[in-house]
Amino acid sequence: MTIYDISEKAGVSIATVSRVLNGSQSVSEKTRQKVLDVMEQCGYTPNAFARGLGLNTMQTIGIMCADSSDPYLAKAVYYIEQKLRSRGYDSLLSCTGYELEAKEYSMNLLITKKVDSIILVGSNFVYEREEDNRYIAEAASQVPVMVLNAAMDTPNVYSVMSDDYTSIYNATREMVAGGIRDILYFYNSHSYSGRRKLSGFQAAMEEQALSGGAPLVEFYRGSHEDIHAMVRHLRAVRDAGKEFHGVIAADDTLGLAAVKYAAEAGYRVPEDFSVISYNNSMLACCCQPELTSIDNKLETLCEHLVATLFGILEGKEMPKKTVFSGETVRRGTTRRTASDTEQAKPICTHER
Amino acid sequence: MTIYDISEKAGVSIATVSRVLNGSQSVSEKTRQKVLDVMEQCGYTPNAFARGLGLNTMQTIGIMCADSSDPYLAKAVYYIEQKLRSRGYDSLLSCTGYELEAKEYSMNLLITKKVDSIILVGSNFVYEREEDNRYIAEAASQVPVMVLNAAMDTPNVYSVMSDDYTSIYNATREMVAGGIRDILYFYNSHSYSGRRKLSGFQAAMEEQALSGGAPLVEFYRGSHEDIHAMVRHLRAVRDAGKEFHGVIAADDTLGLAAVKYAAEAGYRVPEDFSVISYNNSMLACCCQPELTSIDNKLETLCEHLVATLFGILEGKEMPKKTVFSGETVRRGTTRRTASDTEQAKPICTHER
DNA sequence: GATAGAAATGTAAGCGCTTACATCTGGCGC
DNA sequence: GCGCCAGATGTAAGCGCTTACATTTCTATC
Repeated sequence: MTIYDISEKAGVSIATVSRVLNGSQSVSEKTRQKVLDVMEQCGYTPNAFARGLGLNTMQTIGIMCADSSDPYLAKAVYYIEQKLRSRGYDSLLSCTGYELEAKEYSMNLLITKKVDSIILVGSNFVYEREEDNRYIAEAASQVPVMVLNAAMDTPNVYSVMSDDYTSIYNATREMVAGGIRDILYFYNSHSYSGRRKLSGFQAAMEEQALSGGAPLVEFYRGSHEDIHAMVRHLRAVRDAGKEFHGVIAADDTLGLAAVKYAAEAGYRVPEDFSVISYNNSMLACCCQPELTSIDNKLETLCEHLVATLFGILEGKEMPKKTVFSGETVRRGTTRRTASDTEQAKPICTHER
Repeated sequence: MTIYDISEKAGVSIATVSRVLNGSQSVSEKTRQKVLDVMEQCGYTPNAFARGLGLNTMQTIGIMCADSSDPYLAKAVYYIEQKLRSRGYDSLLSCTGYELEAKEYSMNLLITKKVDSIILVGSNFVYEREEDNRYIAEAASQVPVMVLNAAMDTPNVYSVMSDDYTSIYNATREMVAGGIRDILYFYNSHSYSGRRKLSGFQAAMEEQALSGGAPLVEFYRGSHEDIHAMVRHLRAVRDAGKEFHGVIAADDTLGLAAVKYAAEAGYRVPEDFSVISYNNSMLACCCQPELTSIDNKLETLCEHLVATLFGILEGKEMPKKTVFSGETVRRGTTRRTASDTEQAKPICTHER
C-alpha cells in the first residue's frame, strides 16, 4: 500500500496525495476529502523511512540518560518523553551508563539515526575537563543539544538547571542556624551539579568559619541502590573518629541512609541529629522520620527544556541557559528554625 | 557526503561501497580496506533513512510502558534497553499512561515508525476483557509483540512472566503458618498479574478456611507515589472495624505503607504485625524494619524476553510463554518459620 | 595458453516519498 | 468573448541507499 495505490484509487496524482499528507494549502477541499476517504478506507499509513528520506526528519529526539533505573533520572525521562510525545515527537532512549566512552558511542549512534536533537538527562554528562566534553560540542555541531541540570558554554548547547549551589548553601546555613556544627556533606557524584552542590556546602561552612579545618566531606562510590553500603560508609566515618550530628546529602537515597545510620547509632532525629537531602523524591517519605529535602522542581525544568527545544526547532532564538531556584520541603529530619520563613525570590532566570 | 562521494574517492562503484557497508562476503579484502579508509577519512555516515527505506528496518524496537517513573517499570525499561542496545538495536520509548485509548494510539504511532517489534513492559497492557486486547492482536499482525509479566494467547504475541500466583499463594500460606489469621491483601492494579496475585491470595486463604467470610481485600487507587494516602487507606479500613495483623502487599510501595501504618498504630513488627510485599525493589530496604519481599527476578525476565525477541527476529521458533518462579527475600517484617526452608523447584518453564 | 567457473565489481532499477516546475483549469475584468 | 492570473493538479527528478543481474577479472585446469 503506497502513495501510488491511493493516488490511483482517488483518481489524482501522487503529488496531490503527498500534498494532503503534508497539509499543503493548495489542494481543493473536495479532493482533499476524497483522498482522505480513500486513505481511511484502505488503512493507508505512509512509509516513515521514505518520508524521513524526503523530509530529512522523522520527528524523533534522542534522550540520553546514564541510568534510567535511577528514580530521579527515570522521572526526568518520563516527564520529557511525555512532553515530547504531546507535540508529536518520539523519543529514542539511550541508557549509556556513566563511562565517557559509552556516552560518546551512544551519542554517535543517535546522530547516525538522524534524531532532530539530543537531550542529555542528568548533569553527569558534563565533565570537569573541557576536553571530556568535546563529544557534546561535536554532536551540537549537527543538532541542538539540550542538557538538564548542567551548563556548558558551547554553541548550540542549551541548558536548563536548578540552582543547586544556592539550595545547598542555604540548607547548610539553615542547619548551622539550627545549632549543628559538625555537619557531614555526603555525596556520590562529581558531575556538574555535584560540584556545584559541594561548593555550596563548602562556601556556607567556610563562611561561618565553622570547621576547625576543612569541612567534613565524604564521597560514596557504590551502587545507588545499596542503602546498606551507604550506612556502612557513614559508620566507618564515625569509627574513624569523625563524629557528626548533621548530614547534608546530595540525594534522597544518601539522606535515607543517613536516617538509618542515625537510628542505628542511637541518635534521636531531629533532636540530636539532622538530615537535609536533595531531590524531594518519593523516598523522602519512606523513612521515619521523613526527610527534609530540597525540591528542584524537576517537572518544571523538564517542561522548560522541552519548550526551549521546540523553540529552537522552529528557528527561534532561545536562551542558552535557564536557572530555576529550588525549594526546601521541611519534614521530620530538621528542627524548625527562624529562617524557615522563606524569603520571596525570583524562581527563574535566563541567560543568552 | 553520500555513498557516491565515497565510491568516487575510492575508485569503485556505489554497489561495492554498499557491500562493504553491509558486510557482504563478495568484496576483496583489498578494496574493502580501501573503502573503509576513505569512509574513515571522510567521516562518512550512511543515511539512516535511506538505509531504512532500502532494508525496510532501522533496527529499532518500540518499548511501551505506562509510566516509566514507576521504579519497577523504570528498572524493566532499563534492563531491556541495555540488552537491546548491546545487540545494536535502539529503543523508541513510549510512556502511554494507563488509559486504553492512549495505549492504542501509541501503539499505532510506533507501528507507523516501523519498529521491528513492540515490547509491552508491564502487565497493565493486558486487560481482562478480550475485546480490550484487540489493539495488541492487531499490532501483532504487523510485528512480533513481546509482553512482560502478562500472557496472551494470540498469534505472534510472546510472554515472559513470573509466577505471581504461586508467589503470593506461598507468601500467604507462610504468613498463616506464622500464626496470623487476619490478613489483608492490599493491591493497586487489576492488571493481568494483579489478578493472578489476588487469586493466589484468595486461594491460599480459602483453602485454609481462615476467613470467616470472604478474605479481607483492599484496592488502592491513588498515586503510586503517595505513601501517605496509602497509610490513610489502611487506617480507614481499621477505623471501619476490620482489624488486621498482617498485610500481603502487591508491591513494595504498598508494603512500605503497611509498615508505616503498623508503626503508627503501635504494633510491633514483626512480633504483632507482619508484612510481605512484592518486587523486592530498593524500597524494601528503606523502612524500618526492612520489608520481606518477593523477588520476581526482573533482570532475568528481561534478559529472557530480549533473547526470545532476537530469536524471533532471526526467524527461529520460540516458546510463546515462559514463566519464572519468584523467591521470597526475608527481612524484618516477618518472623522466621519452619516453612522457610524453600523447597527446590524448577525456576523456569516454557510453553509453545 | 585457452577456457571454464568462481570471484569481484559495476549497472541500473527500484524503495516510497517530496517538491520544483510545468500544465491545466476557471473566474474575472474589459 | 478574450486574455490574464491565481489556484489546483500533474510530471518527473530527486533523496541515498540496496540488490538482482550483467559484466569483468581472476584462478585453476588441461
